[in-house]
Amino acid sequence: MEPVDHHIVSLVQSSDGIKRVVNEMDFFAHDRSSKQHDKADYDVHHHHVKTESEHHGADQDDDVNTGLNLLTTNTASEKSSVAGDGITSSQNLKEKQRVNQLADIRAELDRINAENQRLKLTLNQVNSNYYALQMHLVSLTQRHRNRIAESSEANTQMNRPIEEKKHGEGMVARQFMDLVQTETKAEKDELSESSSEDRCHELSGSPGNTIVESMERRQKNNKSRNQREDTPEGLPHPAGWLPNKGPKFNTSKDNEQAQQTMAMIRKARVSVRARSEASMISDGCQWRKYGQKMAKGNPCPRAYYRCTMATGCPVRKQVQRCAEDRTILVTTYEGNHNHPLPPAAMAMASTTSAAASTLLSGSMPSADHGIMNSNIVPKGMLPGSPNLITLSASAPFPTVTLDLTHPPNQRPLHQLHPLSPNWPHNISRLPAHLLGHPIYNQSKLLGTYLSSQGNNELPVHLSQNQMQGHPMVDTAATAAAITADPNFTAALVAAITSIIGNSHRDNSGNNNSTTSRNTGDNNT
DNA sequence: CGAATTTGACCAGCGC
DNA sequence: GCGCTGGTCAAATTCG
Repeated sequence: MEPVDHHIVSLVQSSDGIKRVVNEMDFFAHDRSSKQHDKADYDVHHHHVKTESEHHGADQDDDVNTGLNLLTTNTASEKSSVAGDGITSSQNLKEKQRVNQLADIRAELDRINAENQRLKLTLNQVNSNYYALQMHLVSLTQRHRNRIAESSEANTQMNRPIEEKKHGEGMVARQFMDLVQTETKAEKDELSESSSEDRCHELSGSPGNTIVESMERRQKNNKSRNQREDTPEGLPHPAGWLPNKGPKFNTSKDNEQAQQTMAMIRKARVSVRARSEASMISDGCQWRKYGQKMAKGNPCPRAYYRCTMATGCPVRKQVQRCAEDRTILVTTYEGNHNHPLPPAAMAMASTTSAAASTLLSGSMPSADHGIMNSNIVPKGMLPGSPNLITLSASAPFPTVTLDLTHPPNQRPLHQLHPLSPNWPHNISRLPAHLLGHPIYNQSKLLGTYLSSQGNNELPVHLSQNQMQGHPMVDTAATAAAITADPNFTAALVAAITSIIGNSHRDNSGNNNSTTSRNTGDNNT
């Protein structure tokens, strides 16, 4: 082997600018000479083998020997002694060998890619299985908790003093929690009685199929911009929800309270804290800046964006750097998209979904408290975890805050988080247009998801032309956090695979096939 | 030249 | 009622 290596190095030295490539080829060729897997690089290895055998005096192939003699002559010592014809044929041979080596490296790359795909598929399947089990466990925990909450809720409702209404923030939070729990429960009840087909139909309908969106549409038709934030008065109940699904809100007073709560929930916000040098974190959506203001208590300006991925999309977000640590970018989302989301946006949306799902898990014993800037994740579930998800009712509307500034390895594995493998598992099963930011949507999809565990996979409605991100923002923070998570790659593969697979299946009219196993055609 | 951004003006809510 | 603040609008400006 030594003469061969030396020959290649000489070839490199006589050919400017390709040193690295040939060295790599030499590496692969060496590796390949022992394996001899691909037919494509047979010629090169054949030459190498012949060279070896020739140096051992075993074989005497004329064609090969001619070339090798020239090459070895060139590389041995006296380049200057070679005649002009010899130089020409030597160059031809070099060219031929270079082509062969290029073919070699291409074949090797193909083989590595194929193997990489196989490994990804395997990992994806393992992840899918693991997180299916994990979510099933969460589901069981959730049901158990709901049963406990139901019994205690009745007593609490009966004994709640009227003056509690004076505690505005506490009431806001309480209403929010009540509605969220009611809705989750109602969804689960309904879904437990409905067929999987109905379930899919309900969840995969037109983008405006949520109650919040319905109310928003009516508000848009009837009210001016300054009345957007008002309580939607006189609105008929969304079909099949308030009057039918639960014991609450069945009186006029309760309806009013429900409507107020709905307006509040519609204004519920999800705030994401992430470290980034860029002016915005990449969330996959397209945003148009429509304003900038200096906010009190923060020297950094607050920028206002609205989603421009669809005309009339009500989603807005505020971006502002943290006053204490300006490397932290705080992005606050409000509203829900009236259009399907691209995968990148789904990742961010699933972030909020995860936060909301935590919020909705029924583990909010202190929901009556005015300000809940403590970790709302049950301590028992997350021993020693940082304050990743917080719920604050100190603002006029409930705000879920996701703190992505902590290193991922400080988070428990099961903590709901976009960078956790939970998120692709979730989004691979949830309709994309439900992955907006409003808490209501998240409550709905969480309840639906939990109810659907073990039964059906929900389709993702994404078309190929919606799979594009946008290059307008830097993804440093997101990428840094993401790449630090060893589970991300497999999770991302699972998510994209599921999305693409469902997109294909949707196009073919099959909406009910599984998603997590569809990993064979991800050629992105 | 159209789209995106900037920026001052305007409006509503809230506290005093 | 007044001032402060947050949020939005829209004309002006910049950018690709």
